[in-house]
Amino acid sequence: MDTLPGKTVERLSQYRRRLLNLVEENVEYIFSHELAAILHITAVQVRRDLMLLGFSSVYRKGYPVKKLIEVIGQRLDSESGQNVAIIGMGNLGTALASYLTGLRPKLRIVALFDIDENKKGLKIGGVKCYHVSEMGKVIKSKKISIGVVTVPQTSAKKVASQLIKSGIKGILNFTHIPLEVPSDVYLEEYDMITSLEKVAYFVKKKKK
Amino acid sequence: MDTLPGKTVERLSQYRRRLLNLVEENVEYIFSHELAAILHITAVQVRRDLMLLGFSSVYRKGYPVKKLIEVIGQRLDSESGQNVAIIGMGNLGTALASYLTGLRPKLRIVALFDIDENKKGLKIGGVKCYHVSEMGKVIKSKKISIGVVTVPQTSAKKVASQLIKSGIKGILNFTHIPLEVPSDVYLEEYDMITSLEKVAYFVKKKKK
DNA sequence: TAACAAATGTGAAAGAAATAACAATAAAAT
DNA sequence: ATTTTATTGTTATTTCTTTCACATTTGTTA
Ligand SMILES: NC(=O)c1ccc[n+]([C@@H]2O[C@H](COP(=O)([O-])OP(=O)(O)OC[C@H]3O[C@@H](n4cnc5c(N)ncnc54)[C@H](O)[C@@H]3O)[C@@H](O)[C@H]2O)c1
Ligand SMILES: NC(=O)c1ccc[n+]([C@@H]2O[C@H](COP(=O)([O-])OP(=O)(O)OC[C@H]3O[C@@H](n4cnc5c(N)ncnc54)[C@H](O)[C@@H]3O)[C@@H](O)[C@H]2O)c1
Repeated sequence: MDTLPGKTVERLSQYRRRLLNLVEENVEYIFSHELAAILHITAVQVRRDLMLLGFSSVYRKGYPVKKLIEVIGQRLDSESGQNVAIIGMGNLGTALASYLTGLRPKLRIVALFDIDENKKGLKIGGVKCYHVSEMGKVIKSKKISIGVVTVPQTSAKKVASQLIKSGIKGILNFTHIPLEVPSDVYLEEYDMITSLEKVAYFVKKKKK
Repeated sequence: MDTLPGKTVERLSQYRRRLLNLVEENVEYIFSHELAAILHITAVQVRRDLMLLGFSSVYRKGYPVKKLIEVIGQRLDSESGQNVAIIGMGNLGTALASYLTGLRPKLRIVALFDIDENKKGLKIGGVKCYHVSEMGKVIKSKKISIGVVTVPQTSAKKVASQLIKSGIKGILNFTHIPLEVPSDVYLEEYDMITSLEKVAYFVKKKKK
């Protein structure tokens, strides 16, 4: 089974998120142009992405919502699910922990870490916070494959190398220190100030 | 002066962030390949972006760091700066407020909003929190052009339409409700679960 | 039953972004 | 003074992504 383009993966994630809402509203079928309108993209784009999944519509009814969610899941999720840790329980880490916990059944937040002894034992959304010194041990015993980094800049590199040493295979980095990872680790860097500056730039441009 | 490609804008933001760190470390010049290595992109990519700025290096010394920061600023920032509001002072909004305040001199966080009466008057990083009912008034009097939306999903649409009615020209949306905006408003949607799912997908793929 | 309609799936075309290739430049080495 | 070297700026090429265009499908209408 072929690897999907990164852009398609992003959109599939967004389709699913939106489709889950539609299920709640008892919507059973959706047309490509309806889904497109919701996401501000074109209907062709939607159809092409679904084509890559090999997923077909029911004639004149549209795409069956529940089935589509299932198929997206088969493609994006790993069958047995993946375990995730968040490192750095400050403002952002705490917000993320409570947001992500339970959001996707196949992406389980199973451990939190902090260097602050006072945060040891803390529970957020039922998930326990460990001291960083226990990282290697906990990551192995809980089979954690993904780490979310929300520590201060100064600790980012150290934490990343600890994660890699512990055998993690994917890192989502929220600090603005670019990290170095070996080629068998997938790294995604996200910086909020970049999003904000992008908005600022295009607002400035629109004015003219 | 031409509008830069969105991707270039994103990278310029990242170059600047990194260059600011280098200034602290007293680095005066940087080669395209050095900057590229830091950001995990190619040197050609860097040179091409800087070419679009019409910025040149000093022969065999590289690009002068301070000057480059300045030129990126001239292109990305608006001269007089832009004012930003954050709406929804929950976990994420609070984290963002403290993170963004003071981070970029030309992007001033000047107001926070919440519906909760208890949060009225609260100050984060010296910035005051107002009740949402004052939104129209405050946005106009403080000349706010950008809004960051971190309210619960259920309020996202309402808040967005309030912002638009108040005359805001750019929205950065952190909720996972897709918003509708008129064509003179620039919208950027960012969803953390999409980043995480992308990591998860490529981790799964790498295993094979 | 024939014409029409609504929507899909997809090959081909266009557009955007990244990479390669290389001439130009001037410092450093011989 | 000549050759070598490092690095740039830019054109050309390639690759990736989106959009166009349209034949196809089957329900609906006349
Ligand atoms: N707050 C935001 O909205 C925001 C947005 C974008 C990026 N960031 C970045 O995310 C990071 C965290 O931001 P924050 O506002 O949550 O900061 P914070 O200071 O509130 O939290 C950092 C936490 O990390 C812990 N920590 C420090 N060193 C550690 C280590 N070696 N191992 C484990 N834990 C450690 C600290 O005890 C603290 O709890 C920063 O790098 C920041 O630049 C934050
Ligand atoms: N926490 C995260 O890390 C995270 C990550 C991604 C996305 N999000 C999204 O961001 C949003 C906020 O998340 P959170 O965890 O901070 O939630 P939260 O519940 O902690 O905070 C929401 C805040 O918005 C306020 N609010 C409610 N209605 C409002 C209105 N009409 N006008 C102004 N303020 C209003 C509430 O009083 C509260 O303070 C949610 O939509 C969530 O899905 C959160």
